Amino acid sequence: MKAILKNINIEVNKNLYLKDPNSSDLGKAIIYNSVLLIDEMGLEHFTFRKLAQSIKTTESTIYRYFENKHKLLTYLLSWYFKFIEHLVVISTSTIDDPIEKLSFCIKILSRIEEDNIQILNLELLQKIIIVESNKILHSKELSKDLSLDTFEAYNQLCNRVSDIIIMINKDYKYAKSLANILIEGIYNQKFNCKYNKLLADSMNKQDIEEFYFNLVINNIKT
Amino acid sequence: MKAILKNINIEVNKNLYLKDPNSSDLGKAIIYNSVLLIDEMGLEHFTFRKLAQSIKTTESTIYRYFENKHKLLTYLLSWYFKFIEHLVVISTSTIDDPIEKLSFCIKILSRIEEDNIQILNLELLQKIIIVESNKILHSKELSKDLSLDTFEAYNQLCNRVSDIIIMINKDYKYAKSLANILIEGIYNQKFNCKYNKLLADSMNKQDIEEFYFNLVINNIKT
Amino acid sequence: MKAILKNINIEVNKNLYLKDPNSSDLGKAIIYNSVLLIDEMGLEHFTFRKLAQSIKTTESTIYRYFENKHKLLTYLLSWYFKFIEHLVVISTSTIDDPIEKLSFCIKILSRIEEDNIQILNLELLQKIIIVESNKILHSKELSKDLSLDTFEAYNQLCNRVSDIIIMINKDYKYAKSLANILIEGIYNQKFNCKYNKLLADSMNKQDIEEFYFNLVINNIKT
Amino acid sequence: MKAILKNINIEVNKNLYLKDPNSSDLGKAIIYNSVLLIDEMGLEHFTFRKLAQSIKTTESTIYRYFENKHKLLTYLLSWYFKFIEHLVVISTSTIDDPIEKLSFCIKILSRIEEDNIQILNLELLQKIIIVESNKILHSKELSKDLSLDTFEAYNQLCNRVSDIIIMINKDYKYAKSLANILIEGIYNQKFNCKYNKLLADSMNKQDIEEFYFNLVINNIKT
DNA sequence: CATGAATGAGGCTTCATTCAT
DNA sequence: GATGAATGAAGCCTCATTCAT
Repeated sequence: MKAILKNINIEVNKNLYLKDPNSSDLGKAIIYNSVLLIDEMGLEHFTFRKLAQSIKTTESTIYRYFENKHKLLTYLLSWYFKFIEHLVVISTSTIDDPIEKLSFCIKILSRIEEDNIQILNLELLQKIIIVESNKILHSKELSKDLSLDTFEAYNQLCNRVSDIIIMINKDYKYAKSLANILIEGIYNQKFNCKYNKLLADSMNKQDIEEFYFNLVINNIKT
Repeated sequence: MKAILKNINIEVNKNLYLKDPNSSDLGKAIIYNSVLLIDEMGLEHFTFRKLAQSIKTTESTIYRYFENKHKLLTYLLSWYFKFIEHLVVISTSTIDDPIEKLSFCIKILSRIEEDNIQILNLELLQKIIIVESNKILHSKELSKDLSLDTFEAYNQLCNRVSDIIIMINKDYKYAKSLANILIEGIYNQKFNCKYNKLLADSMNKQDIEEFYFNLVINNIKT
Repeated sequence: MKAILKNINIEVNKNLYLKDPNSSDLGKAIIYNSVLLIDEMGLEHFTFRKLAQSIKTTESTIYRYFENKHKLLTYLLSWYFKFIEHLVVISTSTIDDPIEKLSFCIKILSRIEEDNIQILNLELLQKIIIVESNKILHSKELSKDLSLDTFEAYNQLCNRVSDIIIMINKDYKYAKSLANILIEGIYNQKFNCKYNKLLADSMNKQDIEEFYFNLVINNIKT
Repeated sequence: MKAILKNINIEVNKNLYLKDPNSSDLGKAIIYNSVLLIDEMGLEHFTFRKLAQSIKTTESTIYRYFENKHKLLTYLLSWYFKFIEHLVVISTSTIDDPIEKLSFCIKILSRIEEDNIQILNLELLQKIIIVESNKILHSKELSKDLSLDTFEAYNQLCNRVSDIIIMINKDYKYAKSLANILIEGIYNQKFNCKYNKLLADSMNKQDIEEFYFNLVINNIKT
């Protein structure tokens, strides 16, 4: 998988940044450290000032890259969903059997954070997304355009999964909803297994994958 | 159902408030309007100042009821989850068949917001919970005790549903996780059907209830 | 000494209180606890609200005794200086030899806090006075009248000591200043020995008494 | 003496400020005006808001220089004690006779406020210190580190004076305490002569200097 | 182009006091 | 006479952003 990751270059909507954070070390530091800080203190308490201090630069410098913290956040989320969608597409494109496709897709969703790519800490970003995603997808903060941008990335991901479901059973009516449940469910499950043990039955990665695989299969086979 | 609601009196942890908001009209206005405002502007932008303005009182007056906005929020969430749990318990207690219990329970979860009780707008509160719940359950703001309080209320609700699942199939291993998926799923689904139509297949209330009923049954019957 | 204390009844300027704190248990609790709280948190952070909480009453109740915190404070200080002056007068009135008078007077100043009388904790009150007295004696907070009241009490105490000095050497020109140095010095010394060990040479009570006795004698004998 | 002052550059602990107030006109105005305001209204009523108004800037600007009013205050005090210590050291370093050293040192302590250096009003700062020093040295507001910083500056000053006393009589046991009395005494005396005439015998500067010189000499000669 | 300084608005919270019962 | 509720002002501090160099 790592080999794949090396070659991926995610294109995020250019309206989200003023200067491409990938174009400089400082930009990369902004991305990397915002993930750390948002995880650490929550979105509400994350500010450009604190980010600036943590990477030993000034607020104004960060403003050269992102207009405000919500655009930065939208950038992160867009990037994340596009990244996973890309991964799902690439990884399953060579598989013919739709059931195997599904199985592999679930594996990716469930194990994605194990890969650490340089630009940011995937595991923390995923944690942020779990905690903040609903908020962001339905946010009143973002201009419709931007919020749509993140939404679109997430929606695309759902579509990919939904497509696989339909390949298995082309008559299934609720593929999109099921895809949505699957994605949110896996994330929540992983999160709960780690941070809210009481809320989840004890499962390891493989159990989770089987559980969700069965959840889908049992429903669409009917 | 309304008859039942009239008789319910939810007890929330007394550490969450300084003065019981139910003990005065002002207190009730605080509760009622915070739900409106949080929905309107999001938790992050909700402040006691704005709340005070909207009910034509002063910040300090609100501080006589709640120590800070996070305690107010925790109050709302605790109240909500306790309220639903209560409803689930009462409504299903007279049903013997576990499958019918499940079916009725799903109905409650899916239709609860239709009842409007005086003190607050259930539908909006539910919307807030969908959007902000992850954020709140894992908040860094709250002392562990308080966050546990909300968590406990939610956990109890999951336990009730999980108990019903186990009544249907006492060997099923992942009842708690499934309960969790069911609750979160129903909420999300309703939300998406209303606000994010793209993310969900078109379903009406009854479709949702059937869908989730099948989701559970198909899995635990195996 | 305790026998003496029992019979002392200090009269404080009646303008300082609205209702005599000695006239009720609540009043006594106000006095007793304000000393504890001011010591604990400093005058600046001491408020009627906190005092009310600590004695489980309400702010308005305290307002029935004292118009504001500065009058309460002035009450405490006035009381304290009058109390010591009284003690000095009574204790030395039966001594004829002025040098012995001085010696005994120093002993009182240096050991006064050892006696605990019911109404308040003398040791803590003294600590407060050391930390806050300059501030209060020269305060811009108090109406001139009230500040004068405390000042007058302190001044009277200085006069008593100064009188003794003059008895020893009636030609000594700076008796008042020396009395002032003596009183402030003893207090500071005790305080430093306890809380700022670096600032003072290690001395026990007896050393301090001897030191100050010599300080006075060596100067006025010249 | 003025010639000396011009060349003195006092180094204050860098943790006390965020931005060196000496590095800008605004910074200097902050220092200068805080002294005026604290004197005018007392430390308790001195706020950054009022300071900002008096120098026609905003609170946030002041926060760029000092984290809070207590750090600003600590800065002033540290600066002051370091300044005087410096002065004592420099001025007495060329004198060989310890008695003359003492005499000169007392002169400095008693006349220091006559010099007005640009950055602040020494006389007022000294007044503040007299009124607020005990309060500050034993403040509960400051972290131990910072309060130690001021304390250390004062302690160093005492050490310098104490050293001179020991030069005069190397067997004298209470040099530190005597130094402490001397410094506090001179300050108090000056203050009383000016603002509390009743508390002090009428003395001019020269009288004060003689009085304290004798106070020391008479005690240590024994 | 990059950076440090500045700033107005607003966040959260407590204060001191008054009012009504 | 005692108490609980209410409130406007202010305290302390941070935010998001703009300006000037």
